[in-house]
Amino acid sequence: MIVLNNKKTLVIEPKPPYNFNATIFKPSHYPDPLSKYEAGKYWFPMRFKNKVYGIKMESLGTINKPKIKISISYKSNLSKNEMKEIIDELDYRLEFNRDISEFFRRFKNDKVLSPFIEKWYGMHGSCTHDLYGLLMVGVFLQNATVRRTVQMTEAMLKKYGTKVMFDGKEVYEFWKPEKMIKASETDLKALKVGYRTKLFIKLSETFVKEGIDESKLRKMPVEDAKKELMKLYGVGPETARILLHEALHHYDIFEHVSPWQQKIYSKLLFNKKLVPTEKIIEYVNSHWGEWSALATNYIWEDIFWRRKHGENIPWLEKEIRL
DNA sequence: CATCAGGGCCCTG
DNA sequence: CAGGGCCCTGAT
Repeated sequence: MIVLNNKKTLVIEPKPPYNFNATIFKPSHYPDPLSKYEAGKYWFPMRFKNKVYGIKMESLGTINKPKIKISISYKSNLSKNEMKEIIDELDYRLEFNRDISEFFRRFKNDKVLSPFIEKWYGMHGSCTHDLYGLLMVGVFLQNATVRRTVQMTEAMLKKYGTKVMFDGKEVYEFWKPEKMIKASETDLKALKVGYRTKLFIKLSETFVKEGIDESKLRKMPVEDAKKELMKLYGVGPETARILLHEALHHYDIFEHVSPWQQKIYSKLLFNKKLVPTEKIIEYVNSHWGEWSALATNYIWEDIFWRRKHGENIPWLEKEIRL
């Protein structure tokens, strides 16, 4: 367990429009102990350059005049340079300065998208984890229902993760891959992660021994990055999609739809029970081109938001089996 | 009770 | 390219 008692704060002004709540909190995500969210506030741990920090973000502004107070909790010392690097990293992970105005310009009158854009104006993609962390999430999601994913995530974090306490909150950060390499298979299996045991260990070995360079992956064209990710053992089209969209922030790729997503997109886009995935992919790409992933994110998160806020959507409930 | 598919992926034939 | 196996769970 790590307790972080020191704190430095600064205020940043993201490029407008920046919708803090919609960017930070994605209702479609499964509940996890990796962060805490309240309207306008967000806490999460960040392992960065071999140290763990506690990040608190508070929205002080509006969508068109965004302003965020960032507090960095740390253990013993935090240099000016370190602080700058952390802010730069957050800038990438949360898209403080990414210009997505073209998306709004192009689609504000789009027949399908316009209501979603109106409702969620200024929403970006975001991911507080690094590539390795999100990869672990991706593995938890494989071949499992939500309840099982939640259970595996909690069990693994409790045993191998780092509990981080700061600002009166308690959250978990993922283990270092170095630690996972040394984990015993018997111990892992006891956490009921099944075949994923092998994946956790193999993937961690790859990260440590081959030194997967996240910064390099961030700069690659999307298809190249995809090719690299698919080389990872246990990473197929769906896990690669998650990493490309969320950790690497690619809006310009939409070429895989898993079976449960297929049912949901069929309903949302065609109001039909089951449309072939090729049709869905073709539809999305031809309408929204290089903004496909952001466009579908607006539609996707909206329905989950409505569900979370008490709207009864029977056909959706059927697909989100807990 | 047994069987089976799942918010996939790998390997084999 | 199709199909079986992997782990566990809840649905049938």
